[in-house]
Amino acid sequence: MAEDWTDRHVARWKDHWLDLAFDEAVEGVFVRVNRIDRYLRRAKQRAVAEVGLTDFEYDTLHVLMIRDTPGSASPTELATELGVSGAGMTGRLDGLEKAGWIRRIPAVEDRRRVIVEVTKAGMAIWRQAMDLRGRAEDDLAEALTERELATLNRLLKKVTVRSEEREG
Amino acid sequence: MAEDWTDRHVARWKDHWLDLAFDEAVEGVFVRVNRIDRYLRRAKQRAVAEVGLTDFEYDTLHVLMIRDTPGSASPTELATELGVSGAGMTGRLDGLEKAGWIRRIPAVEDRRRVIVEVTKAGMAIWRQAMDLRGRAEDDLAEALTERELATLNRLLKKVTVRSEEREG
DNA sequence: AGCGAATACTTAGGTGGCGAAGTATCCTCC
DNA sequence: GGAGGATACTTCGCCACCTAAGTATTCGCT
Repeated sequence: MAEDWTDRHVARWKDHWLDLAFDEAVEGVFVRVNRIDRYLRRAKQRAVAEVGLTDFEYDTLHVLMIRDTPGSASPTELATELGVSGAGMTGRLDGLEKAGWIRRIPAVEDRRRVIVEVTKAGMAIWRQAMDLRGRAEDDLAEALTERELATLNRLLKKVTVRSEEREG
Repeated sequence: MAEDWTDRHVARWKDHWLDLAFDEAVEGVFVRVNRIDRYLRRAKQRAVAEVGLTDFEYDTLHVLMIRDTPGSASPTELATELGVSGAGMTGRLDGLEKAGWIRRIPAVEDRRRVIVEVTKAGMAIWRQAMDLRGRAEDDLAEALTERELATLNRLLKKVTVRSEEREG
């Protein structure tokens, strides 16, 4: 197979930094993981922009939709899952609410709480973006046979399992 | 093997969004790629913080060091490789220069240009961070046998090759 | 019952980053 | 050789996000 960016990266590394110990295969795997993630991030950004959402608006709608209780959550839950601060979440929700994609409902049983709920419009635009985004992923996946895809999935899972052990 | 975050994610998906067509294997692969990248990003952040660098300071030093001409580049080249704007680059370099990790040298043959050069201190702290960071990667890679690692690398490359075709 | 700690969210102040405009320098072509 | 455009970097105004402090409410303990 022709070389990819990662091959060139690893070759350069070997030339210039002989003294820094490193395993080519390990470096190759993780650099490629990073390149794939980066590519998909950009593809997502394009897809999402096409339907008229910013990256972070889509992300917020997305975690709101893929929960056990789809379309409904507290700001704190969303913030945790998105890896943003509570303050950041307030800002995002302000924007989403103003755009009409979510609404804030005061919780009756605990008046400190707020329930974030997606609106019909929010759900519709999220679905549009999802669809476009899925196409980019499917397109990439076509580089592999079904069998290869299954193997890749199995090996990646061994790695994620370990990473989740490390995180506790 | 026990289930990981991705298994739970895919299961939830199937329960709640039956109507949105999606391929489990494809979704599994790309969600795991994202989870691994996310884990390593955080591991890097911890490693880098330990030696006293912020994330973006390290990133900047890093691309500066792994070039064909290690330790020397123009701001524009760095900005392109880091995916930040020219303006953002100016800001980063201001900080790095103030901290004493790089210096700006006016280019003599073309006085519009500036040459960014790493200092001894900058190189030293980058190496420290590199070392710590490599350990997190090696630790993850130990989840796989050497043979599995090679297979994983081969399959990932098929995907990166396609992604690079798409980018032109 | 009531006081202090904990919880849920919002506001305030500061930082990195972006796009666009600005400044300086170099290249092209008549 | 001089005008117009391209190039390289910086400055400016704005935005999303962070940490820390603030407000409101509920829980826990005596």
